[in-house]
Amino acid sequence: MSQNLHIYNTINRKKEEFVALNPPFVGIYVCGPTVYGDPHLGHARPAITFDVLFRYLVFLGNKVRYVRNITDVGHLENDADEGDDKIAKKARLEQIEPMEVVQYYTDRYHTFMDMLNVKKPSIEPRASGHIIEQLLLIEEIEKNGFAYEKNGSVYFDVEAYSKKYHYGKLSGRVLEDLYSNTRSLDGQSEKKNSFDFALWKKALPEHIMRWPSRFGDGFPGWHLECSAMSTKYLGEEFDIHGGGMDLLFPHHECEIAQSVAASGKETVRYWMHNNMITINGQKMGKSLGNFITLEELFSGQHAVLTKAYSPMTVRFFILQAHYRSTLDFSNEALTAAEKGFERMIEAYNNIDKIKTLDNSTVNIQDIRNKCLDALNDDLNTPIVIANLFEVVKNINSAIAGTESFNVENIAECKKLFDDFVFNIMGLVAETSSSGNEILSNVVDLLLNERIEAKKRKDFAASDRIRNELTALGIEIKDTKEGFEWKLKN
RNA sequence: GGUCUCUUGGCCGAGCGGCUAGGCACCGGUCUGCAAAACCGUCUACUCCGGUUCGAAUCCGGAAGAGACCUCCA
Repeated sequence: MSQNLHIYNTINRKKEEFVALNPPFVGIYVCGPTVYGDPHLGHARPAITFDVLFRYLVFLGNKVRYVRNITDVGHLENDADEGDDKIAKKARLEQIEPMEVVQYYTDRYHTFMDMLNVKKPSIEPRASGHIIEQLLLIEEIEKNGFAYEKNGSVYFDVEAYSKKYHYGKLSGRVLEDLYSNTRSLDGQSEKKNSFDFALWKKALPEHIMRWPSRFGDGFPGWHLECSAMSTKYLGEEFDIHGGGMDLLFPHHECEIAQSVAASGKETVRYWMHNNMITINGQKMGKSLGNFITLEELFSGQHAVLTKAYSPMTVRFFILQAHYRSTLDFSNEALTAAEKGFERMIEAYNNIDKIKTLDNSTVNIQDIRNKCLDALNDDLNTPIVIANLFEVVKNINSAIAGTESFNVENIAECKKLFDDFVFNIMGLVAETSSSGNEILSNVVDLLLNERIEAKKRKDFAASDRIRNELTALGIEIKDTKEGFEWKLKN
């Protein structure tokens, strides 16, 4: 069943028509967060990108099962498979149970994803809840001769694997290069080759996160969970696997190797990777310490922020760039997004103010088709937004009397916004609440006084009312009928 | 060092060989008592050097700069 959706498949480096394996069912797996720190802007990008994909596939009439995991064990400090588990480290630092760390940051993640209006995935599996599945996967890999045990740890044998399969097909890595490039790392490893990766790590006495296995007490390697859980919930072959570009290598490359080593099958049909958010041209990342948490962003509490930005401003900002482009953070860019989004919502709220005519000078259907084309072209949300601004202009012009809408246009317009802005792109009209009823009445009273003052030509009085209300954060708009106002957030 | 990617107007960002998005800012006009909002208009960019082509921001080659991955990161 063709739906004309084309997506860029990282594994072939080109756009391909999306054809579901078992239509109308679509399976998506996306790498979720490792819950050892507060969610930051970088987490928002894949969450929103794949949320839009999820929403759009549903919009197209598919039955989508969207799996996004929580990594709560096994993610080591560095991928030489040495060092500490990130969560265990945090737990020791704060003198709490690892699962308390996991619970806290999982809740935080959910809170902020809700604020960004990111839909909950169909299934949100945790690595620690799938230890058995991971151990079974190790059995398979070992049985097929692609793993070896050393001192209670089990490693994936990349060399053995690459004799039969192509290791590096996703990332374009060449094994020979890996030999020369990684050999310089410390030689005390248990691994045959430095590019081998852990499937299971022996737990040292001080490790608090540990599970029994026939190799002894230990914990699973980082890449294993995604292979185990995606297979469990989506099958040995499924449609789309997504994640950040930084996970391409080694994480996703290892996932492919593990799955192929275990089942002999290519599990994933379409690989999708979102690009990074940069700040001052540099990747915003945990390790660089230049990240801005979502809490800081929404509250404005960060040295580089000149003000707070609302969740929808952030969502709109992210959607204004294509997901495969880097997106540079700056106050100017955020402010521009904020104003643009406000204007768009304002237009939507004003649709009913249009006085319909018999004739029509606008073509909403044409714009609708352009929006669909844009989404079908690898989820090109910036083009969708550009087209929607055409409609914004149409609406404002119609109110100003320079364009004409007929009755159908009004309905088309509302449908367009409902489908694309709210439903597919998941934006929400943040109603800058007009406070309570008393406030509302008081402001109306003052503004009516102002109209009286204007009638008396007492402009000093009318300007004073306007200026003081403005100073209090109330935005006043004079209209032919009288006035409009709203609280400025 | 290896692999890969990017370089667009004041800023952010589309673009995938001709029709030269969009947002924000700026400037002029309309509206207004004056503003704000809105509308109309102006501003017209593609890092550099070669090449292909009737025609290139878009394709090819080279240079410069930036970034990502090769270590945890979305």
